[in-house]
Amino acid sequence: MAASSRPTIHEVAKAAGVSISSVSRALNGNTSNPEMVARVKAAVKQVGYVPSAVAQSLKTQQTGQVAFAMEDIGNAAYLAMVREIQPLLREDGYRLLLHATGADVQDEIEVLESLAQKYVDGLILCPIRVTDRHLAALRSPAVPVVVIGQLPEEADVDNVRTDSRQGARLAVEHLYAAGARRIAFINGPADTVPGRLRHAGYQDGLHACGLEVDDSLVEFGGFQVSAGREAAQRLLARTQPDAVFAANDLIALGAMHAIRSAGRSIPEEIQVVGMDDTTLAETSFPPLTSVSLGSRDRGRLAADMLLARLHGETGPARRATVAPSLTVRESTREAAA
Amino acid sequence: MAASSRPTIHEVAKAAGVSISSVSRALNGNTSNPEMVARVKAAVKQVGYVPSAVAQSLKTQQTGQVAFAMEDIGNAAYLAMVREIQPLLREDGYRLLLHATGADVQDEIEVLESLAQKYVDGLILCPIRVTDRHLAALRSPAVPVVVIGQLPEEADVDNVRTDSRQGARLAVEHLYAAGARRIAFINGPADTVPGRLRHAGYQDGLHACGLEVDDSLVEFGGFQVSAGREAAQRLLARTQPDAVFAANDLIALGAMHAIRSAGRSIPEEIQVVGMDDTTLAETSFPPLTSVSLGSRDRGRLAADMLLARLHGETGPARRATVAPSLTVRESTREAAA
DNA sequence: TTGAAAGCGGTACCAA
DNA sequence: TTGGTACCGCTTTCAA
Repeated sequence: MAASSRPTIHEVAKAAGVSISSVSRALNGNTSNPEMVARVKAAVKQVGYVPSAVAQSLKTQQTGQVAFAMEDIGNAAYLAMVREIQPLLREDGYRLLLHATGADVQDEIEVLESLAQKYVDGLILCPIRVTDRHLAALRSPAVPVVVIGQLPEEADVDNVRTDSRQGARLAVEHLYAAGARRIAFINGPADTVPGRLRHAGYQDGLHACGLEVDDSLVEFGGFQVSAGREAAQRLLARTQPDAVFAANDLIALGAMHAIRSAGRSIPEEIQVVGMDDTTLAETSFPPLTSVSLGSRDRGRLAADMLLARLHGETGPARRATVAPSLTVRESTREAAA
Repeated sequence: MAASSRPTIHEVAKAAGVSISSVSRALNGNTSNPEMVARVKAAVKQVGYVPSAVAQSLKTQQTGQVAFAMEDIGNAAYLAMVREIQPLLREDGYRLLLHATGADVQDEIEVLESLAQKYVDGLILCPIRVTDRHLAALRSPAVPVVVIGQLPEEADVDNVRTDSRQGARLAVEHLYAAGARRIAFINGPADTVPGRLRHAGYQDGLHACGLEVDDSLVEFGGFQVSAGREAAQRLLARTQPDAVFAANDLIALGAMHAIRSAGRSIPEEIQVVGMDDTTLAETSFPPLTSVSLGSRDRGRLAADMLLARLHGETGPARRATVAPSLTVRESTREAAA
């Protein structure tokens, strides 16, 4: 079991026959006497000394830790971000803390407010909703914060975003070009920022293509596979679309199940486009055409921004935008020439 | 931007006109004078005080943090564990630190050795390989450690494991019961512990069913979708199986693509079983029968064990084993009665 | 160059 | 009950 108490700098000093100041200096490279360094290093090895991260933190006022807070690490988009962020932080010697808030606004705010405890040096936050309390907490955070997602113009916070509205429009335009005319939309919850933006982009796309907005072609639900399946079932029971744009890949997957169960072929009878371009899209059958919102890029940019602040960068809040792009696979037909 | 310095307990004491000891007591519920509590709370609010986690850690010798180290959070099995572990830790007030070691043995050992820095109160480790250095570092860790995975008998470490060999056998027996006689096996790399165990289990299953071992039915590759597809292509070009057991769900997915591309139907002509029972299995087409190795259960058990230690449990190393189980879906036929 | 000592921001013991 | 004070383990200033 765990040994109860590890040697401290005092043990090293005693073993080396020097003061603790000298030990500290030798270990941190703040001495020019090589003999001293050698003695200290030997003593360190002898007693098996490892500096206490906590004591160092208290003195230096830095924890060497950064937190990443999102709704659910099971969401492929966040997962992609984590996989991008962690190595970057690590390269700089930072450890990564994970907060899964479970879409609970209260939790998100607690994370934000707990920053004052100074257990991390910075935070990357992916809020699903942005409330006034978010903005208040964001006004003067105890440590640098980077937000991934939409933020009101007036918020003075480092921010990485994508244009999911534009992305939704891309999907619709692609389907139109591929011959679809009755393009259905299966959305997530209507009361979320992503939900609203995607819906707006869907309508943008219809307008751009000269198609009528038909509410009977729109369904709402959750962002999961099961929700997608159920929404598609309701949709197919009611009307006859020749294409489905789903607000994310999970919904698209569920919709494809429902479509097949209803005896319709993909893409011959009904084309399908997803969003987020997760690994699910490549591995599904048929492989799913999907709008990429650049999760990896967003993760990388957010990490870069945060590291810049941690390295002492000052100045006004920065903002970066990642453009959406379309990855065409077999769930949609080639665009007509 | 971040305010430079937050109020400390001294500011609170001054504002409340009491000593810092009283503030500490009032805040930690070690006082019975309600008036004092009220005064202190008011002062806390007035100056906007939040205790420093670092200072508390230094004094209490507890960080309130636990680390989880695995190869890659992108791996669905580890992801499932994280999703199980995080809420459990959180319930107990622990924050979760994530170490993705990228299958680098050196990194794993560094994580283990860095425990002496005491930046966490405990660790859950999923090693890919267990070397002597692992075992040495595990001999007297600075904090409690739970290992998820196979460990030598003599290792005195809390340990959660599964029996993937038995799991592979289950898959083969299921396929046999469903009528398959030429059961192919697409494995991952042969030189890994999981690879070896699954192969052994595959052979166990064949023996148990009275089937001949036929090496022309076995393929090796990576643990990814693309590797699964390629291996299946080689297999189908060479021989004619009526079932494929894949060493994980990703391989199975790739194999299903290849099988369909070759014009064979699933499960009518070729049945497919995967392993790990990830969410991919439910969402694939057709939904994939898969052997669950109980990732979620293993995560939960590991968290429980660690929390028990953190709560002061002493005594010899514990060991738990999660039995594999089969989740039958549409990629295999019902067993004949 | 080296050592003594003053903190970093808390907790908890001890005496009043 | 309350306040004074000694730490927790380290870094860094300041004299010697």
